[in-house]
Amino acid sequence: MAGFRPRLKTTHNDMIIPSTFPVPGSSTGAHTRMDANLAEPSYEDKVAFFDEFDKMAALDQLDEEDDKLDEKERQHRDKCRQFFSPRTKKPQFQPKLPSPIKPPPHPLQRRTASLPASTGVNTPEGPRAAQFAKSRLGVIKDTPIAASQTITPVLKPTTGANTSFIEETPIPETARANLPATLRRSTTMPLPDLSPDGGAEQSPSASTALRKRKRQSPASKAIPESAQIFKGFSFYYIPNNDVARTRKLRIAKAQEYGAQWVRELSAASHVIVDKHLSYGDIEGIISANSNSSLIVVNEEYPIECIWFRTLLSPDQQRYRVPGLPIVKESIAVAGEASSSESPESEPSSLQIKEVQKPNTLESTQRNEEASAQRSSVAPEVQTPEAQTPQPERTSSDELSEYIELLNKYKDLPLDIEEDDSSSVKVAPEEISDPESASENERARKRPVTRSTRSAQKKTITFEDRFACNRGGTKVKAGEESNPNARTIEVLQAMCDYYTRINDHWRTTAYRKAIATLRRQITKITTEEEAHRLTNIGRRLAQKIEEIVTTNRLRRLDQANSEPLDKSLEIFLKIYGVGLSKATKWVSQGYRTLDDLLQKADLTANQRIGIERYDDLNTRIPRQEIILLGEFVKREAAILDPKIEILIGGSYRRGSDSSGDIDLIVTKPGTTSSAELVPFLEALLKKLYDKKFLVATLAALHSQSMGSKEPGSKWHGCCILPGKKDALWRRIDFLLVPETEYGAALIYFTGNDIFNRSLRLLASKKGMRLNQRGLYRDVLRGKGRAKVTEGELVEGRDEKRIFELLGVKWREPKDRWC
DNA sequence: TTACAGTATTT
DNA sequence: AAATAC
DNA sequence: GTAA
Repeated sequence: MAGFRPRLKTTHNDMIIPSTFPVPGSSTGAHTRMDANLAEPSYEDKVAFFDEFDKMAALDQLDEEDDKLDEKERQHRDKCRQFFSPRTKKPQFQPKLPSPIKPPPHPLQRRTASLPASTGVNTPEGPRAAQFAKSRLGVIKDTPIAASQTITPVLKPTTGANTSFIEETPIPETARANLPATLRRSTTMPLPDLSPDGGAEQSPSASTALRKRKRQSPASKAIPESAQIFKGFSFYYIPNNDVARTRKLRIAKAQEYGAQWVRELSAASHVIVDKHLSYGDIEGIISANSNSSLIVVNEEYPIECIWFRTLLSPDQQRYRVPGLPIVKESIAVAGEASSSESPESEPSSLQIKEVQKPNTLESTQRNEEASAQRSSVAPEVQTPEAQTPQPERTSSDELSEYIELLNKYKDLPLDIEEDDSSSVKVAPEEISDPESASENERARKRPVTRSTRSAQKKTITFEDRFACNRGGTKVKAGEESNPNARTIEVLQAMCDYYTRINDHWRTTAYRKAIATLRRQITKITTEEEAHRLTNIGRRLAQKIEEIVTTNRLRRLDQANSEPLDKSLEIFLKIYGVGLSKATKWVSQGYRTLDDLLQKADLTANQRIGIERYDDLNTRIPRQEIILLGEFVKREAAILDPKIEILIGGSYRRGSDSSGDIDLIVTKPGTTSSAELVPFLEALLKKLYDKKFLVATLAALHSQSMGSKEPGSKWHGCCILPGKKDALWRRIDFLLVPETEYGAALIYFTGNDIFNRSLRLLASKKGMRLNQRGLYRDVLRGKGRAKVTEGELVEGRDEKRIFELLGVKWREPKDRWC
């Protein structure tokens, strides 16, 4: 996977490197940093951590811990370390570099603008160039270098992964690649400095260095209020005393971070169980307490929370007390999943990526054969006992497992002793979607996948690459919150951010990822687990893991604190204003809508968009959509009773509110939209007279002039007549002849991702889908550029189109992707 | 490195 | 032809 | 952003 790494350009293709700052990509700088971080920091850091108390106690404990420090824990630690890289440690050369070209590109332009930074705002570029610039610039988006560096970035291909150092680490990927695999992560970043000495002290180390550290008085500075991560919590320890030295230490430390040490279990919010105890040992103590919200964790939990200065998720496997019954939703869901196997329970979807099958188009027949197989396979898959015993999984091939571990620790089955939910979760969809062509593949592959190892390469069938083949329902109202609710929430925030920023592709990528996450039955906790899901790649998987283990996402914090251009954000929401115009205005110094009204030259539509800015950016309640729709239908029926009007858009998908109201106008017997034009004109006139319509944004006019057809769509604004202060609403009419009704329905029902995936699928199958119909034998040239119109195969019947595409029928309400 | 849907309307 | 919208 |  080749990638591009941004470089700062000078004439000889070297970088401009301020001597005082280490620069990613600079071999010297990078290696220097790396060397400092290379040493496994565990001892040093742990000692730093305990230093204020008792060095020897710490050492003792460390020795003790060292024995049981298996690779798994090491991973976790590295993981967390990565998440908590102090951003301040990043090289800050940004302000130092002179910018020969100004103004610097707007942050948004860096991502999506069609105008490369150096070309200036008004230089139009071809779409290709724009795309080109965009994808490159997108890569360097958040880099300080890129931000201020308006020097034309020279993008040099490298063999490493392409972007990660920008976002995640100061160490260039290329440099990291040279490290032993097991160390790569740990080099990512130094630990947060917890010791009073601060970060300067915390770097290199050997156990010798550590033993030299001077003892410090415990009377260290108080932990600032903000760092009191345990504030409001009360810990009950088992055993609940501080006779043991290390436990005393831990208790004291927890107290320092705001925890209260309670002697009564009933008063506790957390139970911290000594690591030598299992649930059986403490059962008597705990079960006496009826407090169900009690959090039971092992002694590692508080330590690591402090370590990373945040509240980690207590329900992680590594904090679990051995033998503790799992009383979380995950198990409940899993159980429910394995029992509810209604063969057609709807949103069926596959979540496991599978090997691509080149052509599954006419695979419908293979269903029977596959289902036979499936029946023999599925039960095995679903039997919890089948895969629970982990020793078996590993014992068979322990050596290679271990070797692999050394080379690629990610492959270690982290959740090995986890409950079986992870294996069960795939089953329900398998049974639930017997008709899907891709089902066959799944049934076949799974056993193989399963028997080998958890770390399978991500695979997916041809069919399954298309969202239209998967489920997707509106966020089920009142539905028990998804196990991944928090993850989804955070990712949605990221998605919103990219929407604000007008980063089309990232926005849709996030939407897709969220959709697949939403379909998961179990909680996705590890990067590997996440990565196996469709539309979740390496970077999102990492983010997911970060969210799960730290309950937040640094990238989001960063995004939200970014001084994003408020003005641009505002302008982009004006009807008729896109990135191009908004950027231009901002660069001209306009900052508010008033500025625009007074100084900018606006098109008619833009003026409406500004004057009714708030109205048009307010969502329309479903109830009002109904009222508006009824009003139109009534008038239409008067004009021509044979006319049929249907409300499409998100309304048809069952949304509680919509951004606009979409009306599909048709009439039996019509074969072209032109036949409906006279009617619509009459209707519009009447609606204007009735004070229903208040503005026209796009009429059914010139379809690029000179052409024949009058056009088929009308955009405008309407209000609910009679009502005072009624908000202006966006309303669209689409004229559809009966012969194209099905295709139009698909088009106007959406959602957009569903439509696009449908169209993409069509095009891959040599067909073409648009609002008029499904065409076949479309010749396509370079890329997939259309050469031939193709022959219309179906337009009238929505379901037929699904069939012809080989897509299982979905009700409109299930078209949220 | 490229594609990521395909079209209608305005400017 | 580009920008914008759906 | 992901996937090919």
